[in-house]
Amino acid sequence: MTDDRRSGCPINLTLEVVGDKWSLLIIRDMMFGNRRHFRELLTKSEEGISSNILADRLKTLLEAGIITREDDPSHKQKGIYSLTEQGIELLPILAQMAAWGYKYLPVSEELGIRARLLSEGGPKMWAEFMDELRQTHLGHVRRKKGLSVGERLQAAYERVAKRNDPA
Amino acid sequence: MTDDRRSGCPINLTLEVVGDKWSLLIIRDMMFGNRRHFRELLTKSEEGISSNILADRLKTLLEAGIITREDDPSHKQKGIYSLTEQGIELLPILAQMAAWGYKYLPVSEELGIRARLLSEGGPKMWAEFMDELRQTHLGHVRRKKGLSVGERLQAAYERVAKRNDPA
DNA sequence: GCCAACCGATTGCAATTTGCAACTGGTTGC
DNA sequence: GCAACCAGTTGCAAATTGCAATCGGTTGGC
Repeated sequence: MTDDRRSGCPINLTLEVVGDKWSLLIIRDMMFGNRRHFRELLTKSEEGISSNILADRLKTLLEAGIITREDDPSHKQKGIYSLTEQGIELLPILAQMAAWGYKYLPVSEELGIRARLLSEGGPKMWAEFMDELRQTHLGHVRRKKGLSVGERLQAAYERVAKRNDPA
Repeated sequence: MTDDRRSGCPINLTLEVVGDKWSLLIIRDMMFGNRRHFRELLTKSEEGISSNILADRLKTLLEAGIITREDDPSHKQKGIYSLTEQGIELLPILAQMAAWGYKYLPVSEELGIRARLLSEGGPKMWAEFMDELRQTHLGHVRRKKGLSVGERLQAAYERVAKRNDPA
């Protein structure tokens, strides 16, 4: 971890932290797929990250203060990774990326549905989702009123996935 | 240019196109610094990109339909790079990155002022700025009423830069 | 017409990063 | 006690990055 920066530009600094091909995908899986353990992130990812890269990125994200790690009381070896407030606030970047990719790139139907809903929901829905993430990752109390944004996104995904693969 | 994708997820696809350390910085310079020639992008960048990387990224961005290149009538060797509509619509991603970096990373004062204004301006200001980019890059007519967003950002930057280095 | 400065790249090469596969040392459940 | 699972680590090859020098051509000044 050398801390020589190319410049003090906020966009550049952000890219130096999360501007690689994997970090934001890990964040995405933590946010939308609720992956919290190493194995979950390793095996349940669409893209198939390898374990050394995952370990390296988790370390980097830890050092950057984007995630935290604590021991899982149910299993001595398991660690639970959580997003920090700083990590949760990466959501708008992911949402904009999802919207742009949905509009211009050959997105698959199952994986695109969440992007569409999130894009249509706009900043208001993002804020709501970030509040839910604060509850699950920072231990804030949950106020419970109907389906959460996370649940709605997941349900929409499963509907499309099941429709396309009714096996 | 192999087109095997890791997954059809919109975020992943977006990262495969612009998820490296340089592409978005080039877009940033085209948007905020109005760099349109190879030399300008090469020498006037804060971070000091090297020429082979720049050439490679410009080629990639061309193939992805994010920028276009046309000959400069004033110089047979010069090319003018322009953003496409698709490229202009990367602005919200850059704006969110700027806002996040401004909030959480050690941004320099000069380079941070634009991020602050852009963040405070919100989606409305982004839309206005994107309209201006359509004018300069896509040749849309300019309706002229007061200072443009680009001019305001530039003026703010120069005020801070001059204050900090009154040489 | 000549030459220096500038133009958009390209090339060779070393250093870094990535990615795969196998493996480690340990824990848990049956 | 043993198979399955856990979070990583290691060795090594391949790909990417980054620097410096260079290329062939264009332009402006004289």
